[in-house]
Amino acid sequence: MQTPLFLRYKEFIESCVDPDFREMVLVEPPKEEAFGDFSTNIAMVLSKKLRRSPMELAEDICDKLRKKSDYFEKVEAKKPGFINWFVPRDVFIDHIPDMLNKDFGKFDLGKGRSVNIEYVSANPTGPIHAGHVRCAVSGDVLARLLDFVGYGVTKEFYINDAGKQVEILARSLYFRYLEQFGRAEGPFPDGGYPGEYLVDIAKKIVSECGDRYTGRDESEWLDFFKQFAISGIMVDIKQDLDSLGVRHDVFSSEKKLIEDGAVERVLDSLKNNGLIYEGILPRPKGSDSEEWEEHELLLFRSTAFGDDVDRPLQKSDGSWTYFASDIAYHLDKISRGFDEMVNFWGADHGGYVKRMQAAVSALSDGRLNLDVKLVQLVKLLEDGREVKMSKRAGTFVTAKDILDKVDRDVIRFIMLTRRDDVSLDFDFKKVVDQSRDNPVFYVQYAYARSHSVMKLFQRVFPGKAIPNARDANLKLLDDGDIRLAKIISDWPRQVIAAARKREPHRIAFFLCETAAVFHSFWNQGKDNSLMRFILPDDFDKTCARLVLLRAMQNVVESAFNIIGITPVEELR
RNA sequence: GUGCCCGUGGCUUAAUGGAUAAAGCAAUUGCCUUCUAAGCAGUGGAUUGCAGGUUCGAGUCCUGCCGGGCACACCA
Repeated sequence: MQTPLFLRYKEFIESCVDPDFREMVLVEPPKEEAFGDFSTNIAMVLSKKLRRSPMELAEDICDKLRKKSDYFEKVEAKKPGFINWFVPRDVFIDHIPDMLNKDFGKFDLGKGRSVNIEYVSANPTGPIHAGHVRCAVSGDVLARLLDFVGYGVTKEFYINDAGKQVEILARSLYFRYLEQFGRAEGPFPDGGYPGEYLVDIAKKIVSECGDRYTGRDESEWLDFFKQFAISGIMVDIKQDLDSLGVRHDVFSSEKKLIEDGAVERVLDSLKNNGLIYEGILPRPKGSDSEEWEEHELLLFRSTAFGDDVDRPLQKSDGSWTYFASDIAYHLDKISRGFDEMVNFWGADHGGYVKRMQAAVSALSDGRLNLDVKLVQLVKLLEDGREVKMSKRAGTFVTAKDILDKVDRDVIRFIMLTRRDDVSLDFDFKKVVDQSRDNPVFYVQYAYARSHSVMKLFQRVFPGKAIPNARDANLKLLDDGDIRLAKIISDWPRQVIAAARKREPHRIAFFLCETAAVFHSFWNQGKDNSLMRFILPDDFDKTCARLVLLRAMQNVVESAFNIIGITPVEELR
């Protein structure tokens, strides 16, 4: 694994500074291309400690860097105290072969640390929808990204297969079951799940068990219907995820945790720490709290960890709240020894973040942070008009509906065209559009074009193999070529930034930028035939350029691999 | 009422606390005898919601407002 170019410079700059300040020292490309290839803020960081003006300090440092002329060219101090420099041409050209390496961009950021990423974790009471798809993609891409940078990643799905909702689900299913025999009585269960999918599952029960459960008391069928409903729905959920290319390593069941007594165990240990007590919750403020009655409840002291109120663990009927089993679940994750934990939740779970972080903090003695990524809503648009989601009106758009209409790769990419904490429009028309508006197409087009160059090469130079870095004389590359090479060489820095900040969307944005530079380069060949990749009269330079192109393909392939989509060599 | 997220050209967004805030769409002007014009190059368009604060430096961090979204159960 090669150390990326920018890191070599960063390490050098950092080595000039006290360890305490290394965090603050940056090495990155300057805003203005003309300023140089890299820039550092080291003078500004140190000016306070050394009590010298940043510019003065910068000048001094520049003098020192200039002495290392084999690595620093045109070193200059600029306005507030930035130090800019160029990478000597030879150094950069020597770096190009690294960019053809399959592992280019890989960097051991994780150093073998293990991270658990929990995402989707949809309630198994119905099919998953657009919001889940976004969580699925973000979580999955972060998993691939962290894996790429040296973490041991476990992708996890938590199944909420316990509690009252499951009973309601089972009753809804039973109603559908009776319907199959024309024996459903009364209205559909209050607050039940009216979706068609339960009809399908009911039919399956009929074909497997006949009318065995008709006319029986609830106690005789409830468990069976619970189990049948959940496993049926989980099959569908897994299938949808699979069509999206999302595959979890671990599925954890809430029901199983409860049956194993994990909740009692975790509460015992919290009790020993004085974090659990019997108490009365304050009346919830806000609109309609008329039904509110005071109850003495078992509470978790989440306020000790920054939550707004303490949270109930046990219902008055003695069963555990969702929160209680979720605490047990997170202890389970902690005890599996993960170094880091990330959860992807829909934005509607925002109110749940503090208490869960409080619990994790308590359970791990503050050793672990639970990083919760809240993923904002997806607004589905059809011809610019919002598709309102309503279960009752039957305008509920499921993940499967989306997957039926739109290619998997397109969905994955589009879901990354926004930061997670901004809501995202998904326009069925636009996402399949083939134009500059559509980033998926734009990037695929760049990749396809690069392949058409390879094909042309073989027509123009019959019998010649596509050159690799060793065959080509890269010194022949000119400034225009180097510009394309520069964006490609930025890939490792982008990977590290995306992984550090846990922001998978950065990969997609980087691809768009790379594609733009490529398209721009391509078009220069229209005005100036010397700027084309294929130069029939100059085999050597053609080879050098093709090496660059292969570097771009390599980076695009790598980035696509992290996003989990396949580059296409030809568009139709 | 309380908590969380968001507020950036007309629209959709980007930007580890860094330099003159960056793209696309829309508007507008050019470029097909050409390795794919499904593209490229240009022009106009911004007091980063408002007011303070922190510091060498704030779209970014803090405080208070304003506006939009989400959530505020013994549901999961």
